[in-house]
Amino acid sequence: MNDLSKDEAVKKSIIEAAKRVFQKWGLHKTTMEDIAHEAGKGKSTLYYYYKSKDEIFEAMITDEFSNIIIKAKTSVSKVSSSKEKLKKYIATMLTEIKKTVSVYPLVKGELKGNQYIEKLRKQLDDKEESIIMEILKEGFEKGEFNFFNETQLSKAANVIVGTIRGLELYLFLDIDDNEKIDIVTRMIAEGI
Amino acid sequence: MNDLSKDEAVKKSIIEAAKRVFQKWGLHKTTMEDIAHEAGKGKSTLYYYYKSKDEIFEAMITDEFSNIIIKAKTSVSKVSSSKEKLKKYIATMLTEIKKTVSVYPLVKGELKGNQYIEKLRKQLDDKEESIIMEILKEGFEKGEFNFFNETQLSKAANVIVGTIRGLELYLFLDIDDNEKIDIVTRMIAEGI
DNA sequence: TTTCGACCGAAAAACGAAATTGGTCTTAGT
DNA sequence: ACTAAGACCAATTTCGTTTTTCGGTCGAAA
Repeated sequence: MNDLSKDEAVKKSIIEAAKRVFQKWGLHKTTMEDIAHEAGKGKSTLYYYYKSKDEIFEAMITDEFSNIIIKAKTSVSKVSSSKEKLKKYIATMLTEIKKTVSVYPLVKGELKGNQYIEKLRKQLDDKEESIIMEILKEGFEKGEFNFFNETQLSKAANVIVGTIRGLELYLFLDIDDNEKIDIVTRMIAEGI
Repeated sequence: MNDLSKDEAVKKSIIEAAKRVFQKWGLHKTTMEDIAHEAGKGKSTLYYYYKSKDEIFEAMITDEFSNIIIKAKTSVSKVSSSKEKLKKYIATMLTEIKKTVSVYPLVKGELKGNQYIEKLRKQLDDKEESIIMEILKEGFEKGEFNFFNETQLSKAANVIVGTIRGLELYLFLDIDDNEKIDIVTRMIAEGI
């Protein structure tokens, strides 16, 4: 194990520790010392690896999000038509995001009105939009989605992200969502 | 003008005054005396007509919402197919809600975590759901929406409300939404 | 290179006092 | 009888101040 990978391993262990304490205490109530203690390090050691608490938080959000994206891409790769890909993508994102967010109940309520969190959110939105964009573009070229002209594709992707974000919020309220998720995906892909 | 209608006229004038001050000061910063003064009445007179500040707030939200619903129903009535009705409904709601909410910038940020506001919101959601339900049912019976069985209709209506709520939040962020609204409605009604 | 304890200043919590404010009640004019 | 208003109360909020906490830095040591 060379220095670089060891460095990466420590960073990883820190964000894994951070995940555990953020799950328990939320963003504001966890201190750097909480994270340090959970990671078995001194507080200032954290600053050797990350330059701020925000950076740690961002790293752990990004990590969770990446895991979800990986799942989505996996399930997307299992189907062939673009329409099916889109449906799989949306269904996976809705279920997985809900699952992940439910593990951070306190954090969920702390994401409003924060400057850099807005930026982070926008970043994730953009990532998601580009993935959807890929699917749409492919389907458009194959003639599967026959009524967008090419310039509308990116707006359509944007709208789909908005729909997913909205449903995330809304679906968190109730329980019997499996059938609803099915309805959502069918609706978006094939219309009412 | 008999007593009953005069009573209604005063109540109306009170909520019109309430609208103006809520627009300027938001929910928490406007006092009952602000409303009373704006309405040209004494504070306790308000309590003769409404039994609490919450009730006034609720009345004015309901009033604004009703106005939006009226506009939506009007534009829905101008088209004949159920698919077109659904598109008109969604487009009108999205544009009108955005327009109305933008007049109450402070109130917008004050609606979180409040017990009775959640109830009120749910009430409006239900109202909206029932309108969509009507459209869906009619279209289903006419065979326009061919792939829901009847029991799924209410879930579909619920999902559509969720989509609208989500897009309300999301679309408030940007400006060039006319084309996006078009994309949304086409997507929901006819699929990608 | 990596870790840590000691330290700093800014931000936030704690807290008690004072001012507001939602709501009631009695009174008065019509 | 009906409508309106001012005085009043209790509860919440606000405010000014003190105290504590916490994110972040630094120098030393392993």
